[in-house]
Amino acid sequence: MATIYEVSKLVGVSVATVSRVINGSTRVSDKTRQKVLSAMQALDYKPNPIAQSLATNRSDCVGVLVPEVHGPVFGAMLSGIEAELRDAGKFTIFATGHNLEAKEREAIRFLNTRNCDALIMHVEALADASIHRQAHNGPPILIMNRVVSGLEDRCISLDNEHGGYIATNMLLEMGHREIAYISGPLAWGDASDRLAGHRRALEEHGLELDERLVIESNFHEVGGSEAMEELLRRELPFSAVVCANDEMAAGAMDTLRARGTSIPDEVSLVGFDNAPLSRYLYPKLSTVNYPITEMGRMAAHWVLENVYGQSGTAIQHVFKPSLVMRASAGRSPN
Amino acid sequence: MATIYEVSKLVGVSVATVSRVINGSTRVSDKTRQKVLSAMQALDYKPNPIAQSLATNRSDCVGVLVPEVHGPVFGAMLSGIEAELRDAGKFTIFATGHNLEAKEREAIRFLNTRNCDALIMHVEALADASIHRQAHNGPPILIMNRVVSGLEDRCISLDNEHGGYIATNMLLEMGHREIAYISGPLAWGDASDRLAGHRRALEEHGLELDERLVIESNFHEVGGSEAMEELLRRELPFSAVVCANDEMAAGAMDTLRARGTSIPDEVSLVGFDNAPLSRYLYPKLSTVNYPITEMGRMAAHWVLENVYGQSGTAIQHVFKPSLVMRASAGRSPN
DNA sequence: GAGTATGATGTAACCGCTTTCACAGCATGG
DNA sequence: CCATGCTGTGAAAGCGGTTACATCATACTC
Repeated sequence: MATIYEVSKLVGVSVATVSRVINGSTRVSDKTRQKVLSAMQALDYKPNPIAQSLATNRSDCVGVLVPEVHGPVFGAMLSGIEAELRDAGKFTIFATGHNLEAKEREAIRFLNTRNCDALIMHVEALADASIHRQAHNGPPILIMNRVVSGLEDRCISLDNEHGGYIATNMLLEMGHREIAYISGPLAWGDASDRLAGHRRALEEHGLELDERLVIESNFHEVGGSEAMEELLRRELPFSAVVCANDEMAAGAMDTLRARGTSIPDEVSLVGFDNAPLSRYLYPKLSTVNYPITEMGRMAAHWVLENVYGQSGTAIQHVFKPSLVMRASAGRSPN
Repeated sequence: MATIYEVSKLVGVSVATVSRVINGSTRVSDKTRQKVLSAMQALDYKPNPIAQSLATNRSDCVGVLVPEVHGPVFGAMLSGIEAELRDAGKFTIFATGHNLEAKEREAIRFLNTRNCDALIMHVEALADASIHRQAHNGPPILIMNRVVSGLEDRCISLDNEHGGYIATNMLLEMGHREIAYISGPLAWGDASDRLAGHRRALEEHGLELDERLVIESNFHEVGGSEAMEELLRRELPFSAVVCANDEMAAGAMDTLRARGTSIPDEVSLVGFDNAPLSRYLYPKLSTVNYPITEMGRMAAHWVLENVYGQSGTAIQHVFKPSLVMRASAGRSPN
């Protein structure tokens, strides 16, 4: 690989001048610039990014910390992030935290050693205090799907309350009155916000939330199945069920089908996330769209703007989910 | 951040000695080593990886090129790669090629500028010649899901022929004789290999492949739907359908259900990949397992062994798929 | 025409680490 | 007792860039 020295020798200028051409920062006479550029071309010269990093203390790398790489949500998020950063010539390095505090902490340390210029992180286990610490000591960070107080301008999140609201509201407008709810772990902000939206929708329709129709589960398919079984065991009437994510809805659907319950004729079902699986279920699942790819893109934009100084679009910190109507929800049979 | 100089000053030795301690390569007296180590601890010193890279001409980064980041197959593959590399303290940088030659080429260039120590790539559009060129000029490469002649020891792939074979064989053993086949684009090696396996299974049972029962499609859900429609239009009898991937099987299932055909009572359906969606379909899809996460891990192992000189497990270049029996396939009704 | 601002370029230090080479000190063998 | 061979360590030259500062023409001002 050619170095900057060979270029400078070929042209007969100093390396400083070549560097100036590369970076386009200071003025260089047009004639010199042209000569340098063609020499660079002739030698197929590419600046060594490692050396540049060392000299500038920037790495052009953005670290991304997600719970998992695969899966509909994180995969889509990574996809959005990578696309944007790549367009801007930045590198995406990722690490997984598995929603475990120790792992998340270790992953951050790992990414820090790489001198990332910024960190985009989706962490669940890490406490706010740790995030604050990281925000003040390390490189700039952007937090996904979580609002950390005091760092609101560093967060990009979904309006989960609104999502919960529109799901239930839709069912109410279809005539349902007895609506069960299968929730995620209420210790997590997204789960409790979604439930809050559900409650608000009910209240706006003059109904009160019946705690007995709410089951706290774990966002997993099996959890959804079990939650539905528990619900049936309680022998309370309901004509619709809102599930706090699509996976639990899939589990709930399985259980209902095993009982021979017809969806949506006897029970309507609504999910949350609009994960790919929601289209594969039968009947296809009505759900709340989670624009995670766009949110990933937005995170990348934030970094490009705030770390690399590229002017861009305005940053949207809170995204509104929207309803996706499919076959699993219909009018109330009553 | 503390530098190696501060450590050396604190201990009263030269930076060379500190470096020796860091790298553990040359002998250092125990006493000195201990002093250096505790000084490093006291200063919370971490070697700057960028500087190390510049000096050693290694980046500790492995580039991964995939068509897409999300999706069941690539997400799972990335997951396996990241887990292994991370354990070894290596960084994973990824880029997407979207199966377009120009994009793949550009992504490789992009990763090359980062001085990756190795490239793991899953490319479809790039011609063998280009891959050979890259293999000889750039950093070591490992090719996923494709066998490039002359570079077999650099490839990790699935025995697609075997996969096609076991799928059809299972149906034959269940008494099916008229088996339709919805294929992926036959220009792609994996698609044609799967079909070849299908053909071999038939032949081993004394049957000949009926070309009219084979439809070439595109590996997508809609394609599967349309292929099934075309198949039905041909009005040939068949009691089972093998689809070359799960997505097409999902589409085919939709079409059959729309016609009121019962699965598996009237028609058995088998997919390929064992993607998550296969479990969400109704009835749950019997399919051929594609151990993509393990293959990703293996790719990482190859890199660790051949590039970083870590001794490890033996490298398995060809993986055997296996059958996953679920509800969508049953005995022939005849 | 002297003084001065301005633009283009060169010089050299520096980023933080690795590694070759030299050398001192000490044990060993004849 | 001297030649020899190890061991442990230091000095210094890179790795390939960036950039503060110096320098030198040149153009402009009065």
